[in-house]
Amino acid sequence: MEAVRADLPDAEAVEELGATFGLLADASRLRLLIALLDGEMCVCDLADACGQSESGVSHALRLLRAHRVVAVRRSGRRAFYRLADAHVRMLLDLALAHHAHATPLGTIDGDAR
Amino acid sequence: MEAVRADLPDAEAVEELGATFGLLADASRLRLLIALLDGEMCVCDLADACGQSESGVSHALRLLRAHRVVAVRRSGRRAFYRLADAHVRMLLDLALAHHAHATPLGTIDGDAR
DNA sequence: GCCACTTGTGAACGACTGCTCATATGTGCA
DNA sequence: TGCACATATGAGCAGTCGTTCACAAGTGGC
Repeated sequence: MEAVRADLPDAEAVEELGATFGLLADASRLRLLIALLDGEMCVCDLADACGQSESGVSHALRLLRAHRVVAVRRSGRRAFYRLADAHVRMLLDLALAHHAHATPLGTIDGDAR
Repeated sequence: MEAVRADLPDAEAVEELGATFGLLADASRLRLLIALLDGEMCVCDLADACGQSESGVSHALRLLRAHRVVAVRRSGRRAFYRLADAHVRMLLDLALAHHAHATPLGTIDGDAR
């Protein structure tokens, strides 16, 4: 039990990890990232493909960019975004793969918050 | 680009996935889950090991329980919790392993929200 | 230079989240 | 039975989050 406390990563590391998961916790951002799994896309195409407003997509991408999850390449008046973080790609792939043939969680069960 | 839209999981699946990540997005819950990686623990030990109030731990566990991330075993006046979801365990292991020898994200860089 | 288009930004608002305090429920011991 | 302990729960509050609206900035075509 004391050993458990010793095994816990330091506070900063846990916060970072939580922030990482937090970026993946929103359906809008998740959709954007899943779309980007296939390769780079520009903002307007992302908005169209994910059914979100361009402004909303821009806000989301700004956040993801700030955390270096996506990277941008500018060409003319377009901005092409791509996944920049292999770590997030693995997390996404793992989650999607598991979700494909087995509902990961109990999908809430009447006892949710 | 049309193919991308077709590849996107349906809305419900993305919501579920987001909810899953959302459970891991909070440092308090994350600490509890990491502590539980080693095996089951009772509420008061969890509170002690993670430096949180027992009430707060109980609330967090209730949420995790509702989503079947943890399972409970009662013994006397104690309640022993354990990880109930292999999926989450893999996510956690992967994230921790990567974090161990390479900061996953840019740890925010002055351009955060 | 002007206009349409694409993207980025800020403010504001509603909704949600996590925490804390108070209290209830249940268990073991004397 | 009475009390201390472990856990659970509800209400309330403060803080955060995501979305939307309005507009600014930069680019390419005419």
